[in-house]
Amino acid sequence: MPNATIRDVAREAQVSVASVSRALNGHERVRPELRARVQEVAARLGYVPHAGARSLSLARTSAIGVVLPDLHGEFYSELLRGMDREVAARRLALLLTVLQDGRGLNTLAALRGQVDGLVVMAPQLGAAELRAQLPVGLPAVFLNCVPGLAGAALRVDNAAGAAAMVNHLVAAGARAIAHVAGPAGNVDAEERRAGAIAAADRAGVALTVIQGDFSEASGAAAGAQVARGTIQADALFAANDAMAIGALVALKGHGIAVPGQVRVAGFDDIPLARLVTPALTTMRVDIAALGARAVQLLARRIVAPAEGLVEVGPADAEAIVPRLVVRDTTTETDRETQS
Amino acid sequence: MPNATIRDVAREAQVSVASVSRALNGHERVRPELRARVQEVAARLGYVPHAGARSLSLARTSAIGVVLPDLHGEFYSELLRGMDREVAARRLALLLTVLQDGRGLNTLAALRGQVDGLVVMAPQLGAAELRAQLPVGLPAVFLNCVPGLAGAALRVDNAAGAAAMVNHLVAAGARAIAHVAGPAGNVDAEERRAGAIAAADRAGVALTVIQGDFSEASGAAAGAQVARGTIQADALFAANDAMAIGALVALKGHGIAVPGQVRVAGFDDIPLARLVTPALTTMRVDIAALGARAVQLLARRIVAPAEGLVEVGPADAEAIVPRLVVRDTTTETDRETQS
DNA sequence: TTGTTACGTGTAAACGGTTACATCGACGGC
DNA sequence: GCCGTCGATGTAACCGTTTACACGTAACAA
Repeated sequence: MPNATIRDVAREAQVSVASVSRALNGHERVRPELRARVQEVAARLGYVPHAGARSLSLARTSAIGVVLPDLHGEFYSELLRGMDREVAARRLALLLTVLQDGRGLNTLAALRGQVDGLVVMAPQLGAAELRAQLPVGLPAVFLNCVPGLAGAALRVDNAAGAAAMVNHLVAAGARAIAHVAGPAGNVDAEERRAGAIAAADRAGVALTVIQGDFSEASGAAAGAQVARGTIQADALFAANDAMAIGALVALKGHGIAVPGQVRVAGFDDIPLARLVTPALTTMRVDIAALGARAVQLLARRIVAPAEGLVEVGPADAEAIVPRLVVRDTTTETDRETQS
Repeated sequence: MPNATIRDVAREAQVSVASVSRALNGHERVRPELRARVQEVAARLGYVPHAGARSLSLARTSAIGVVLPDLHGEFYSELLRGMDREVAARRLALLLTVLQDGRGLNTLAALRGQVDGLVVMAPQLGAAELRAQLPVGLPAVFLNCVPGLAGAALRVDNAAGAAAMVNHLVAAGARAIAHVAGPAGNVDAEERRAGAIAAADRAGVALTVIQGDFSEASGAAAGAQVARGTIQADALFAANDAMAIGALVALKGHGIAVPGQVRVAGFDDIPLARLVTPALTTMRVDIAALGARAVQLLARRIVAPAEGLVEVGPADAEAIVPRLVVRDTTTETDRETQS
């Protein structure tokens, strides 16, 4: 007793399969009465078109693939949330693929025929590796990947964000900044580091880079170094919030006043940032908007696959600029828990 | 220049399409030499089987649908992470669908033919609504849904968890517990409330229920009531961590010592729980394991669709038991920030 | 030699849709 | 009354796989 097919509906409604297809897909040349009858029968039999068969005829799958690095934290929730918002409006589905380590080499290629396009986020992959894995001829939007790939690029303007934060710290009185960087080879991490260094140079303040890996633990280690004076700094700017929070806890644990003795800042504005004590100053990235925009761009590329429009060119390399969110770890006001 | 098809490979390798199919799918009756030639040609042409066509022939899609309520926070990241772990090992894909408000009524039905099975999480939906929307004949695993649906049920053992927490509070010296409940109609909330009440009865301690809605604000309101003495209690057990943290902040704001005067406990062990001061005692739910287990169960149901095995019966209604995580809000030791 | 068996390969029929084209009737202009 | 047109519907080909079945060949036993 498998599912009803279009032929079952046709037989039951005493029409041809072509008419059923036309009636259900809203074609014009269909007598209203016949359309109504077909719809009634389809509903009665619980008929739902077979997605595979449809994609075979139409050469469209109505699904877009999302390729993400190993999933952690709210970042991905937010991204998926934003993507889902756009996807639902377009009656598309999201096919999720996590790309990690060994597996995934042919995983990506296997998506061909299963999706109409790809949103790829792979900050840890180089252009060559990525190009090698990607199915050719599939529209793609790249989130925070190395530049120069064939497809639309959408990125967070990490350098500008880091610079804005350095400027804020300087304005708040910092003269020696410790920057806790993310893992080497990660594009986001590199850009934030470069942006911070450049801004510190321009502002004429010292900046020391401490190597981290985006984990809270590595942030704590960096915080400990600053607390013990191994590294001299009156401000600690971490490349993401997780490390900033790790550092914050470590500093407090060592009895350092924040922001009194050391100002602390992060990047991303994860929900947790506003809840720690003192609340963390950070750069907010509207992650949901990033995801939504990626889907918009991809959808545009799918409807106009080989479009040569000039207008598409510039729009294809957008950057989302993060916004500075000032909280208590960098400002003297609103203090309550200092000893 | 569309993608190469099996016929292209067959022509190029000078064999029939059947042989190509057999060679690539690892059938036995294929001469090794021919298999090698086919593989070489397939690789050269960049041939990847069309997923739609395959699903049409095989009546299998190699994808499973995940239906989730509106995405927020790390909970969903963790769930997806756990699911992905299992899914990748089985070479399946995850098709994500967010079920919210109006839309989704036919969204679910449309999944038929697009996935081999469904993992459904819909704590806000009743059995009738859910049954109405679900495609019939599709294997499904329900996460924390109302009981009595046709399919495997996997739940968090909320009642046992709440009971464990009540017992812990009593062991820590509590004699009058205030339970801040979650929103009415939410299955998790109801079960936690019932479990707490039953355990308090057994232990012979008083338990007052305060209505909350899982929000930090409602927790704060409850905390204020306890602080002002409107409700007499020496322990406050919230149905989730967000409310517990709200209560914690409110209690501290009213100058109540935690855990000195009032012990505080939550549920879920969100990452924030360990970072607030004092660190929150809570019940940890291994969410990734929940997701992974759901996929395992579903995979089993897919390979054995109409299996009548007795063994499947009991395994079909599993519960994941949360684990007690004792931190500083319920134990006198390790205190440092009390006035 | 001939019949049987086993094995490798090809042929063609599904799977469930969409749609170009053919068909058929009604209608209006001449 | 005939023909051209147009609109509604049916027929059948096609999308790319898998696989039951047929077929040819070679090895082997009788």
